[in-house]
Amino acid sequence: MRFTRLYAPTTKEAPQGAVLASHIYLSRAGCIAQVASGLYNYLPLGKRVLKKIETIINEEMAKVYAQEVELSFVTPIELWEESGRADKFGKELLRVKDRKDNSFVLGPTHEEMMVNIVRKKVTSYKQLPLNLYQMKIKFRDEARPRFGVMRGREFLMKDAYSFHASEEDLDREFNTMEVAYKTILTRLGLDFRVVEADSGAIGGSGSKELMVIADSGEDTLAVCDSCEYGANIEVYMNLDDENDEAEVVEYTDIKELKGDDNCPQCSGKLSLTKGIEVGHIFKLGTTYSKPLGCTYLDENGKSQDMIMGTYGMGVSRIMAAVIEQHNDEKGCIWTDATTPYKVNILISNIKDEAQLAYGENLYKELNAKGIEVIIDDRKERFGFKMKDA
RNA sequence: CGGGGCGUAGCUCAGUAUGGUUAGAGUACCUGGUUUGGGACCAGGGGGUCGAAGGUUCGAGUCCUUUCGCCCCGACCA
Repeated sequence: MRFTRLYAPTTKEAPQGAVLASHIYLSRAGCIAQVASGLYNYLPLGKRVLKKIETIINEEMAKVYAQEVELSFVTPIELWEESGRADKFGKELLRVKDRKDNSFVLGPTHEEMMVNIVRKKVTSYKQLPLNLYQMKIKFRDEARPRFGVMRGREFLMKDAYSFHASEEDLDREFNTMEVAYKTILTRLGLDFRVVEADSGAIGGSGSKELMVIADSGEDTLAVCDSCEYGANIEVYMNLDDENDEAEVVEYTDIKELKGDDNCPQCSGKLSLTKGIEVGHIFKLGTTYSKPLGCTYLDENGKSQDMIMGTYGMGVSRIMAAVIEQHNDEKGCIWTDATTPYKVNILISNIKDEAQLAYGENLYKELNAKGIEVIIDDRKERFGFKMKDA
């Protein structure tokens, strides 16, 4: 690519009301542009970053036999009524009607849809386990979208769903996915923790969150200094029976925890940190398979509800998390795995023919080697470091 | 959804208290020139339904009413 052909509208000034580094710098670097509250366009540089993240996720998913599918974005509301979530989700679920007045929803998550494509088709224990996922825009009509793409109404999420014939097999898959997710975040160059989490509204028996460590994170984590243990503070407080229920998530309590609490796994010291939730994995059990009638025949020819797991990873949120963790006063510092281009050839003085020729030559060579390169061939002064700064 | 703030040039914002010629700055953009290792300088230029609708007035960016949008704090969600 060459800068003279690149569309990356950079600015010196931050957008109105932006507070987070990722929001400010992604906007200023011309990666994203706001459309409406909680809605963003991804411009060429931002799109390249998203693709990089997607590629790494796809590679790691392939290794664990998860298969990518693409489900329709507009889904019949009937499925949501079947599972009972049409009411539960409430106003976050954006409802639309077609010309024939049929009701649909814009998918905020796809348990129902995924179960729907498996039920009636997968009928035997011999066809299990199965893990299907998709990389797709989700829409949640958040009451208060904020922080740029960190918490938008529309966001890109990779969501996987697994189907099993036993709890043991779900446990195995859950662990496999946890490892895969850790590998993904490591490859992306992120500092993160896996923490015990609340299963919340999605339901199920166990869940873990993948948290990128950043001061701007919305979640507070209790993490062990010596082992890998970590827990979302909400969960941690519930585990700790000794605490008086009346004063649960008070800040004073959190301070108390700082000094004297020990890790429940290795008795090391616990400390508090902030995290950005970029992934959440659940053991669902039969929460969705039962109401939606997703069954199989076991070895004895008996009908059983499938045991399910679900594994979400926020692609667009990861992009923001990278910047939250890696930035300086000049702007975005991409990690090796996420940078839109590996090499930026900056021709200092475009009128100096020797420089220009050298740069162009280098550009050709790197391109031939398949290295992602961009050349700054604009007739400008030195301030085009903007893009990286 | 409760509380607060803001909508004026592509962008960031003055101007509104106390209504009064032609609505401003910076930046960005176009032209010419000087520059060429850290968002240059000089000169000229284009660019506005002052968020929208209604009202008061001789006269509204400014006052009144309604409405839409965006942002922040909280609740909610994950």
